[in-house]
Amino acid sequence: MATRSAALESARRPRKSASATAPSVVVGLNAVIVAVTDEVPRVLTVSRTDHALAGGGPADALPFGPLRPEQHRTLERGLRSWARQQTGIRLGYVEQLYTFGDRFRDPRAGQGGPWMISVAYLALVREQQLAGSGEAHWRDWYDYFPWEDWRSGPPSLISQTITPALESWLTQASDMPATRARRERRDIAFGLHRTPWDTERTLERYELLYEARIVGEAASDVGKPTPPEAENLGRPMALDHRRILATALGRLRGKIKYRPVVFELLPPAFTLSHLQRVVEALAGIRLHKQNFRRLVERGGLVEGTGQYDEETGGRPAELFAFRREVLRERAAPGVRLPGPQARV
Amino acid sequence: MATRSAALESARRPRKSASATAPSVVVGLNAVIVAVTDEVPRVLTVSRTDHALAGGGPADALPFGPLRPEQHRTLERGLRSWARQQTGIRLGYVEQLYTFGDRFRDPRAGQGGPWMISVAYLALVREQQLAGSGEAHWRDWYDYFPWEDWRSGPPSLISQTITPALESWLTQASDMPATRARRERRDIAFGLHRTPWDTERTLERYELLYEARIVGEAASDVGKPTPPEAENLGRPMALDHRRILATALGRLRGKIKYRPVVFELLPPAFTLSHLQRVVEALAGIRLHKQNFRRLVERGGLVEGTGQYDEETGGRPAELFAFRREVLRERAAPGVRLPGPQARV
DNA sequence: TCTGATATGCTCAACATGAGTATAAGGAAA
DNA sequence: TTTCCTTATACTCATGTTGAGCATATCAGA
Repeated sequence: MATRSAALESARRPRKSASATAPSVVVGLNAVIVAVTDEVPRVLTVSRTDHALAGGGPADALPFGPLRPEQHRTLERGLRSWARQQTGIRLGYVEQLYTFGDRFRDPRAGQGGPWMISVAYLALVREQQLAGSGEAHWRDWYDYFPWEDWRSGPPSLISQTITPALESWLTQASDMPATRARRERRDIAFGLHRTPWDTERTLERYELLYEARIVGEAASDVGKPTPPEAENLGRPMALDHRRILATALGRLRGKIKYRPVVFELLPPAFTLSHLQRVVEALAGIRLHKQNFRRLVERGGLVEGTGQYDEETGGRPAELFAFRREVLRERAAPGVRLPGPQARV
Repeated sequence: MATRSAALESARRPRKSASATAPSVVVGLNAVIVAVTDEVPRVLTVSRTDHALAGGGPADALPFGPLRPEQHRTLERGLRSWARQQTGIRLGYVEQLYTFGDRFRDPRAGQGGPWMISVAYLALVREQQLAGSGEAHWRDWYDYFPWEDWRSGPPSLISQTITPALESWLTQASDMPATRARRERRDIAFGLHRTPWDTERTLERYELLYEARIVGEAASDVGKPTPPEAENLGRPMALDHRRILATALGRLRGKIKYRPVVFELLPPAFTLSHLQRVVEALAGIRLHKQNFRRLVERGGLVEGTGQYDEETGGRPAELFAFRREVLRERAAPGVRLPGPQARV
């Protein structure tokens, strides 16, 4: 108890100059800003030269900035302010994702060194022009996770590169039980051996690839150059940003099923095909069109506006809008994914 | 960009003595440790005298300790170590809940004052003996949220106290649209006006009650004594700990539906009634027995052990065990709640 | 008007769910 | 030892939801 109240006391003692004293803990704020434009889910990145890591060159990074207690009234405000400064975007929907804390604690960070923890946020926006200080770019998030896109069937990357690599990782386990445990993890993560592919296990998959040292960052984090095999395992990112991105992807994939967040990514009026393409882009799978329609329409999630989109190239499609009342009617309104469409 | 790398540089500069310099940001670690014993879900609390708040006396608090970068290798390890010190418990299943950051930023905290952010964790254990430095107690979590327990029908507290109080809060809105918005929030949160009761909206409900100043902390946080009406709105806690607890409750209620976490709260072998009582305790509702049984048994979540519990007071019940293979077979294995049983 | 788009409507079997009734197997009271 | 109360477990059945597909509507352009 003594330790606890002592810490609180010292925390409460006012300081004279905020920026003069070296902070013992730096709190970083990271934003995963997502938009979807015609079939492709995009994430906003800035490019950054990472002194800390081997390999030197500029790497993709998430918009990031340290929390400034003197300026930022809350964590979320701090995040919004950094995002605005670096990308020019005023964020709308924002939710906290996860707080990452093991970073800078691996051997190379030095003993007794400072600690950086990052509070990561997920933001959903409609794609828009960029401005701000950083060189910000929208990027297809499947550039970072090519194995996550199953919209045109199971990616050959999995069977051709990942599975064999994981197979050899299996054999490196210390003993039989450890091998078994690794095999189970692999099968569940990648949907092998009559296990279904679970779209939400994105973080598990990335962490597995990291642990098996298949992915670029696994080498650069210990100061080695990226091995050539890692080339087609997605673009690497600075620090642990790809891990944060994997967390965001998984969270979003889960969330669209029980909360109407997709609509944050769509204009106020949209066709059902448009809605479906956005959901498919996020979930990384194809859906059965007629059933999808039935689900969102009869589920009360959308309502027709009476207006039509003539640009379809076929029969004009009715424009729909999000039906706000659904929030009252159903406990967990979202796009529960109807079974995937058979391979095209 | 400049600001960003400058901050990183300063973070990287090693310090001489960790405890000598006043940290600008203190990172707190909070643990919500949950167990269930015969029908009642319990949370582990320590009692603590809160100098900062009016009202003086000792209040219930969650096990808490500041992150010590010099000692704790990761956030989670830090948390485990504090929990062990204060309660004597070695935590098993632990998951990160949320990072709370607006604390100590309200007017009374002083300008330019230090910042405390808290990273909260949820831990699930089987109830056990307590030890450690703190005066730790297991408490029924419905002591803190009496309106959340619907196991014997809708709590009269809601119709008798909460609804009227919220009604007057409605009328205090600045204009009509604001009133409308408040009414919608209230209806959705508390399942009024043909909106179903959503067991997972625990945080929304607590925050609503806080905003409407119905709950004890709303007064004490601005230095006033707790008004008498707040007496039956649950035990207050120190600081924002009740908010953290509400978050934990909601998260756990959601999670049991799609991940087999309930089994962390049960012994290796249990009867189906036992399992059901634990789920009901968490969800705060009664379930239809036969359907519950069908769900977990045919869903492959459990398997019979061939042994029987003779202590039932009726026909002996078979003992079941968690069936690990379900992790491979189904994407989101959990106790999807079968419809509530009609009021008894 | 025919063809190729896309949108939208409708059907049907399989499966899941809500809400029971019926039967089994203990202990305790009569 | 019979009756009754208790809890466990089995089975039923109407209804709802889902997967999968066929059928029809409405546009553009050949």
